[in-house]
Amino acid sequence: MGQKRATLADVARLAGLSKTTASMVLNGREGTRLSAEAHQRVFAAAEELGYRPNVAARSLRTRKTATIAFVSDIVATTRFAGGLIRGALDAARERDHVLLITETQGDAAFERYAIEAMLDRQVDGVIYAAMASRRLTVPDAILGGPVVLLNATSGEDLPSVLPDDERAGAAVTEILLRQGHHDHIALIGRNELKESDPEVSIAAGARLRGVRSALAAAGVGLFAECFCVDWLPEHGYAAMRTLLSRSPRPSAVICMNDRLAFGAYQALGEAGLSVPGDVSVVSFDDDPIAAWLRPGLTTAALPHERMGRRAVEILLDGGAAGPSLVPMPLRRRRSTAVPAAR
Amino acid sequence: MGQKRATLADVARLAGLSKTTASMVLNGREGTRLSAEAHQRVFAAAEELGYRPNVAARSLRTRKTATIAFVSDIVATTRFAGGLIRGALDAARERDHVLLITETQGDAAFERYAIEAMLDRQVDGVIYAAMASRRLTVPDAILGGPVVLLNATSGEDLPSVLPDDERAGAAVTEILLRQGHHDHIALIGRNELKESDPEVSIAAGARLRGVRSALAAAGVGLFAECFCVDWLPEHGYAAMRTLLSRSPRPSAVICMNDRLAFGAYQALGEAGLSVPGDVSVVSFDDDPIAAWLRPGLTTAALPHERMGRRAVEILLDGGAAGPSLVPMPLRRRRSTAVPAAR
DNA sequence: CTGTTAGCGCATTCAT
DNA sequence: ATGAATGCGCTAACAG
Repeated sequence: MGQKRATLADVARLAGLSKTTASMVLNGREGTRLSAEAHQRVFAAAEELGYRPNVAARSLRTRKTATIAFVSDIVATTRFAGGLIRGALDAARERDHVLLITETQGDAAFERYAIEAMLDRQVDGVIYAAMASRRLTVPDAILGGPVVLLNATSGEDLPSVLPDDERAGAAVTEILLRQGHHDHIALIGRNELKESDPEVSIAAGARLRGVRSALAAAGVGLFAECFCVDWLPEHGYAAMRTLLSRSPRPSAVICMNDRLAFGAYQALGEAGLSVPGDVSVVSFDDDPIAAWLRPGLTTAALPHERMGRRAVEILLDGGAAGPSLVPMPLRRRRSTAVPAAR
Repeated sequence: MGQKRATLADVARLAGLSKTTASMVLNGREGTRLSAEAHQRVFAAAEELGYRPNVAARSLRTRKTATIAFVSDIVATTRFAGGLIRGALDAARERDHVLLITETQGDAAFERYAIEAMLDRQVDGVIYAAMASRRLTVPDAILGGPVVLLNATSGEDLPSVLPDDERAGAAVTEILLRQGHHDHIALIGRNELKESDPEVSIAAGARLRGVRSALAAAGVGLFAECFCVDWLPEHGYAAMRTLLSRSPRPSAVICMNDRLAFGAYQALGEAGLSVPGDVSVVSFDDDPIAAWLRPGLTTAALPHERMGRRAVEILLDGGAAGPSLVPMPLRRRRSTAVPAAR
């Protein structure tokens, strides 16, 4: 692309100075003071020629590329985790860096290939991201340089950024408690596998702990718990139906994510029950659908954008090893109310 | 990253040959025949050292970087257009290329900055993508090299990739027609602005044309048309309610996208009407929500992944100027049925 | 058929 | 305070 770009030599020649001088001026080297006139001349020449340094040449010399690799299992194409990329993109731009994005699709061969491709391009660091927050094993190849884990942790003590699911679990539960719900709060989305295996999910366990601790603090327990093989609308639908088939019915339900909540809404609607009149619903994620539901769903938002930002901040500006928790803001909509008189 | 990598010189030395020979062997140059033994030695040495070429050095020389810029207004972070990136990523990988992704967020200053950052990195070409298919003006800066427009067209005669919305419009309508719907088919989502200004949308006009032509071929017209200021669930909801407030009600409705259809489902549900028993619904996009609805929504899918692939194919393998239409596959679910007896 | 030589554009010693 | 020379790792003329 870009046919004939001016080189540093061109600028120096036009300014009537040496390449060294031009280079120093343009890079604003501190150590040595150049005459004010030299500055003028160099800048003027650079301006006139529309000079832009050749990054390849520079990095050959400096071994820095102002490029960071963003490798993920599948996050890049996932509908609501695009926020991770946007946040990273923003923070990178603010620091004059650029993102090389790849997806491994969970395939080990792809991953190896992707990582080598990044390394060949001398990236300054890598952000290793997972779609669903979980623990993963980091390929040795990238341990040679700066790495930060995004939406994931690992056995090694690497810096990582994660949403604060546990606190969100408590927060969401407290909303219900404060509105007067007590011993008729049900939970949809228990899942042994997700809760016990950090390589599958770390959100599930954390959310559950948060919910339980808030409940315990209020001196109550869960009224009912529905297990779901996965967190999709159909599972929320089925869970809500079983909940409704029993009596008494819960006054409120906490869904482990918004898709489950969507399914719950569907079951409630079919049963002729209203949210929040008959049952209150709260959830996690702030999937776009949460705002589209009628009434809007109160949920704890996954702070994707902030997380993406944070990852590059830690990578570039430095940061402590270990996990860094990003708070999940509450999106309060109209899906909760005081329990109906019974 | 990657501390000390072996260089070509190292490989040559270990093989006891010259750098030239090593380079030629490794690059499989055709012109000149190297001895089979030289091959062996070079490969063995490269293998032993774990040699990988330094891309920066190579591109300094060849002016190729095996990197393509993916610049979009906002697509990168948009929930269901991630498919565009995934497709591009896949096709790029197959060709040993890598993607430098940026987002301009519709801001001219960001855009200029982003494009310069890409050009500084000597990208081999750029894919210029829009979130919603529309016509846009391409910055001069990137016209110096290969460009392909993704989900967009421009005044210049550049290669571009677009979904075939018009054919989808006809296809979706024909489903209804074939099931026996005739003069009671309503349309939700008319929008003068989207239809008339290609810089806002090209999908709206195309879909509408498709619907009308299919209807005309069957000798019927639209039973009703609802205008919507935007294509969000709330607008679909409102439109459906007005449709329902009149008598007779439509036997089927075509929604301009899935979010509108979602709103229509909500209104239908509240009115105690069933899909497809009372009214059939078809739509466009295949938003994830289409599969989550009960019953699943029949819709014409935006072929994001194929489009992303196509864009890099055209960019790298060459392709004709002008628009290239990608078919929108029908996702047949359970939202249509023969019209109820009336 | 193989090796020598010369840059690509830049940052950086080391002289001046 | 400025400039000439060197080399980052690689490929491509050009000799041998």
